[in-house]
Amino acid sequence: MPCEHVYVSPGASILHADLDAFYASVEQRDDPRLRGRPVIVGGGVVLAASYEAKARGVRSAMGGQQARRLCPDAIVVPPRMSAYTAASRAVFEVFRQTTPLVEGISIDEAFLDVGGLRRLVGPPADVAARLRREVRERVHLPITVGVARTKFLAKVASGVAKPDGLLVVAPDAEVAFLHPLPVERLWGVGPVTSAKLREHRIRTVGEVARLGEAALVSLLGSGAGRHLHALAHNRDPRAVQVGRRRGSMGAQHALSRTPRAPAELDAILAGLVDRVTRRMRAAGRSGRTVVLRLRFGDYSRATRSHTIGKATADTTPLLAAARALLRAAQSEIDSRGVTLIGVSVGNLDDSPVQPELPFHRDPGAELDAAVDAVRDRFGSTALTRAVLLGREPGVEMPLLPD
DNA sequence: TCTGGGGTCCTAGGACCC
DNA sequence: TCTGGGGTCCTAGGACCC
Repeated sequence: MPCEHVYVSPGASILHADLDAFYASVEQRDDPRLRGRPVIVGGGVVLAASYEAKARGVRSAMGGQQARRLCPDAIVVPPRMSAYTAASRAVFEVFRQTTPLVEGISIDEAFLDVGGLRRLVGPPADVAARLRREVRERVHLPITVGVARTKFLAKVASGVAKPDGLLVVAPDAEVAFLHPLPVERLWGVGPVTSAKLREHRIRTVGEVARLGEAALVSLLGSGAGRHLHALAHNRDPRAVQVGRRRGSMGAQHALSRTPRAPAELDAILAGLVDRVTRRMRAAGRSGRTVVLRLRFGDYSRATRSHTIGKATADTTPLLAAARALLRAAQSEIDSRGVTLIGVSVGNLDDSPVQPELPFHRDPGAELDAAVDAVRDRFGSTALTRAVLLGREPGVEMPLLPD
């Protein structure tokens, strides 16, 4: 249901623009037979669901079997990463033609500061309406925009306005808008925090606001408590930040519960480290901290990390560190079983990396690099290994706009 | 419901230094 | 020799987000 609540908004100047059911919308755009039908992108797990599928209870990250049970007539399509990358580029092009102050959050989501456009172009509500129109006309995708004085409130507004909506929260209407909302609408309130608050009969943002900072801190800890208190009182001083870079790069691989020989785990580990270091070299990033991520047979998790003296993107030292961590965890793996191995490299910096030798190049790594280029530009994304496994031959490198 | 892949930020204790 | 404060880095875990 499209909705257009537009209020007069003298002070609100931050836009949160969020494409609706992004992957599924691209599929419906490109194949008319999918329009108006429940569409699920992905196979083993749901990467994206169209609103027709969401109406039946299908959610992203849900197992494929459950999704098919809820919605037997859904059309399941494999992901086409290159199409999503291209669509994202085109949408971000529209964003950057609107204002240079664009902070990408993910492949389908960004903050825009349009406060400076008031005199030249018009008030933020007009800018937002035009942005939605241009995305629709030029990229043929539905997009929801929330407008407010702060990033936090703009994000909440877009969440409320979805799908295909525009919601401007005027400064004098902020508290009236915010306080009746359920706490789960707050960015950073997940299942655990939500359960703690509900235990104390706190259901709305207004009830959080009335609680007082000291009580929130004792309930949630000092960081989360103060953060939530500030948000509930509509305080969010964060500015739109252009050009943020990632602090870590990783890869992981889920396993069935079948016991694995140490040599097999070692081979998986080496493959993961190779993936990550190729991507690091392609992105020109070096790192010092190796994190081994494990999930055991009972699905509990653990991490082990080690920091080496000098940042590098070379496979050899990073693999050696990862192997040492895996060996140290071997007895725990033997007794508990393992269902996931992951490696990530943190403490990333821009120190020079050894260029890739030509015979080391392979198409898969080039696709990884393409995905990374988008991810570096737009921040973390929902791009997944599952997606990468469906590698399409001849996928083009994204031409990243300046 | 037998659960993917890639990230961010925060906390807390210990080591170490001044 | 003992006590104290302040700061940074490393490690491990947890919550959360897309």
